[in-house]
Amino acid sequence: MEDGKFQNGGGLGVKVMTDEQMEMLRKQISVYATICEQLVEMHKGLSAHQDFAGMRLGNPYFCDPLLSSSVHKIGSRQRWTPKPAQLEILEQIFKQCNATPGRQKIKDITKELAQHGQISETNVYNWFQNRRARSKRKQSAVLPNSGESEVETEIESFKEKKTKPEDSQPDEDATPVSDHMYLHSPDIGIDQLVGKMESPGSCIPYWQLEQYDLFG
Amino acid sequence: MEDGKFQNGGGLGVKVMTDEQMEMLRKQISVYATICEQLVEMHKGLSAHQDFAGMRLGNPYFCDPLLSSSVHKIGSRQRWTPKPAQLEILEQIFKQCNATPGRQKIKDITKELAQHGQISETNVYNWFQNRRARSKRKQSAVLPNSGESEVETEIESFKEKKTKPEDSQPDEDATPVSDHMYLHSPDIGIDQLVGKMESPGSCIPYWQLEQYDLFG
DNA sequence: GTAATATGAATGAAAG
DNA sequence: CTTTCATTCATATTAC
Repeated sequence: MEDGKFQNGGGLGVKVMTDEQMEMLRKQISVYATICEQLVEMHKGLSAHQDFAGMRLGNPYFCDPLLSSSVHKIGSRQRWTPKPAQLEILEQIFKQCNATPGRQKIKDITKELAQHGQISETNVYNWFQNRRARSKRKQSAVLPNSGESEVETEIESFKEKKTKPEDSQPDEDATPVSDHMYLHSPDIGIDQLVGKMESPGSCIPYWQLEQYDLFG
Repeated sequence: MEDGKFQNGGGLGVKVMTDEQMEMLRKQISVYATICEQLVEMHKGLSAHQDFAGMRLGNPYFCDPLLSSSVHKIGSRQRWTPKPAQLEILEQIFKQCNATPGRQKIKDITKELAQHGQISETNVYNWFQNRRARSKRKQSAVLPNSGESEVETEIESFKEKKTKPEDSQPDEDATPVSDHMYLHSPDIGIDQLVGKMESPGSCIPYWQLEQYDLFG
């Protein structure tokens, strides 16, 4: 086998996995990562009320003082919040050009904003997307011909831009939506979390897994 | 355990990993598994004194996990949402050939997925388009807010106040981590656990992980 | 501490 | 295929 992308450690024995198994592993890790984050959150909520000095964890290794330095890379996954300085720049750019900046422009902006705090291109991208979408919505909420118009008009304008015959039909059949149970569960209990270990649902997006050095 | 678990699935695309990389993956999962168990234990210990099945009890969705995230008016769905079963199949197909399937292939896939819920060929097509585009992007550092590498040297001693009032977000550079938790726990705190994610130590032996269906 | 709001992020669909 | 839009989800913040 060649060591094209997977650097071979000297041509020694290797394991071969199917893509399926590969995906399985990735998913598994994603599940754990997600569960861990949620558990951490739950724990924070609880420990805010009482301190568990006497917890018996039964694992002596966990007392390792080296790990004491709190590294909040995974556990504190909270959403990005633009700094005032960053926001100002963003607003300024937005004002100049109402359109979402191109890919290269995003990079530049990110680079600039990075001087004022942690930020990623995705953050910038999302910000412009949201900013634009919301400013548009707010505008259309004020301008439209105030309310009471003919009901007939409504019927006419009902989703008619499509030209393709086959399309998403809003009719979601009469099937009970029980299958949706794990799509973006808002808040769940320990039991649900543990259950997730066997039935992964909505987890950390696959493209974000690299942060864990999955295949480093 | 049987070695058959690493059977090659019919000679289809396979990934090749070195033993080193394999070990890395195992270790990674071990870390998560261990942390999860520890966290669950901690949580149980805490919630034993405090009936607290979940956080934010006020959340209306929490009442019934089955209805979570699908709280919409009966006919309000306007865009297709893949069922977990469908997603699994799609992901599986995607990893086999991360190129957009041909016209006929789309038909077949659609037919298969239709057994799990309403779906159209357009849905399938779009899904692959998006999946591919977004996996390609996979930009860097999607997860902001890491350690405070940003010392925020630029104190807002100058007029940097936003033009928008709601942006008066409190400056966080002075507040490392909330001190209202893990005051003096002799054993371990969340921070140590989280730190483990990056510096794995002693974890659950990987051969004991099968209970989670590690390799399907 | 519960409800309302603002906003970052995720994602199906459509446009280019 | 790539980029953009629209909608929705989830959470941080604020008001009551």
